[in-house]
Amino acid sequence: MELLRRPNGTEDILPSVSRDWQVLEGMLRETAGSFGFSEMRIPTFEQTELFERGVGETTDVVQKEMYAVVAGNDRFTLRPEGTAGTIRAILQNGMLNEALPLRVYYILSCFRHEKPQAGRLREFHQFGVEMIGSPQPSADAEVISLAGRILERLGVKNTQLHINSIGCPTCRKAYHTALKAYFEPHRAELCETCQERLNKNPMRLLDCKSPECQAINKDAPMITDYLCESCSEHFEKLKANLTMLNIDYTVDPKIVRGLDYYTKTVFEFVTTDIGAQGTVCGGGRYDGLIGQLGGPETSALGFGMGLERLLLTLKNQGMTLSQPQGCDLYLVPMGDAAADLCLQLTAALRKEGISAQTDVMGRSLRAQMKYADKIGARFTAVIGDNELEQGEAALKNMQSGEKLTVKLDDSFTEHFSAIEIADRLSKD
RNA sequence: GUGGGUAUAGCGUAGCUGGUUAACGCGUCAGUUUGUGGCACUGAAGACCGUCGGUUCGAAUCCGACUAUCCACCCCA
Repeated sequence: MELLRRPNGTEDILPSVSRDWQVLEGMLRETAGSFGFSEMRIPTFEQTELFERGVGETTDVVQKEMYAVVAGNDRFTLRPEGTAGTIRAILQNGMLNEALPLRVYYILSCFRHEKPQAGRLREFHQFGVEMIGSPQPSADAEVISLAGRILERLGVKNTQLHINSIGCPTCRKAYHTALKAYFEPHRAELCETCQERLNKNPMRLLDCKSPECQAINKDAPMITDYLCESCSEHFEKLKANLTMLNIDYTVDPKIVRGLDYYTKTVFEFVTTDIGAQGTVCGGGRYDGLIGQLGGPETSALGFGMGLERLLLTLKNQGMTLSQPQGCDLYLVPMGDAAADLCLQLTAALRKEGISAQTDVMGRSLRAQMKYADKIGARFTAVIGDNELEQGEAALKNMQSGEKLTVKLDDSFTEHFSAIEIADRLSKD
């Protein structure tokens, strides 16, 4: 029988790393909570049209990276990102009638049919945040500061915050015209994709990494010079707020998000420690999206964080989030009667929150001791005929080798607890 | 979608100027005399050498295709 393989671009999260995920997720929840955000959970798939309208029909994500789900005559799509579905759920459940601003977060998996590489998977996990209802720059500052706080708490090093404003539809129109006017004379010198972009979305030209295009980009007009009064004020105020909050940033006129819904503020946290896909967090304001999805015109913004990228960054920086599972006490039975008692004792220990194990392999004493050592048991106790007769057993501290005698009666758990706590304290 | 690299036991590797039972380290399991782990020693299990086809008397070793994987472009988290 041939073994079936996991689909390309997906990952199995094995016990050796699942604890990192648990710690990471716990920390995300806690930090988001401290900023007043509550969790939302939405379906893994949505009507395809939601993404076409929300993310934008001309985007790469929608045009060539979506996983279609066909069931009977219905057409759905596995979510390629979290914002569209979250906004849909907010509208469908009338949540805009709740106290504004709405602050929600989610931890979910996203699906994009791209070619996998370092930091890029076909199923990846995202922590995302949406803050709905405020057009104020202070809202932008709050959201960015949440992202920054998370990175800080995780101990991620070498990340940089890049911000930009891509304006509202009004100022963007003027900017497009200016860009076209600038690039048109250079058309022949541009790379092929950029010649395309010049027609469709000139802002994308700024992103290009090909040396020829970058040389031309250098002197291209900057969006920041074309922002309308209100967008420009918004951006200035945001920068002032960030400075006030001691959040370092660099204005990077070249950030252009690839999702259509962004307006005004866009930002990303970038690292150089994980290869080419260095964006660990990306987000921005999307004042037009809710209207586009059929809701009332409402200001909003948010960000997404790639959890695999976060974990990869930490790993490459030599950081660890979690310790292995471990075991407080391993009971070594010798003989059937002892085995029964050990089974009962482990059950009793666990009720008190102690992680306990005993033999389920029928192994020899020596083999059991080796096993206890391998799983990192902090204490062991051999229980055989002698112990059963005397009604007490020697508790061995695996690190120091020290032994203590404990009675094998109802007080066992209690006594072990005391010894275990004492041991823990002596190490601090 | 486009380029380039790689593909040998669970993991990490050697072998790759073609020639009998594919090697090593780690890990796993058992044991080193009868009741105590870490070290050391002994032994065992575990690989149709990614798949298919070609060249050849003969291929892990040469060639091709496919698949997977990695890196980069693109795009994004």
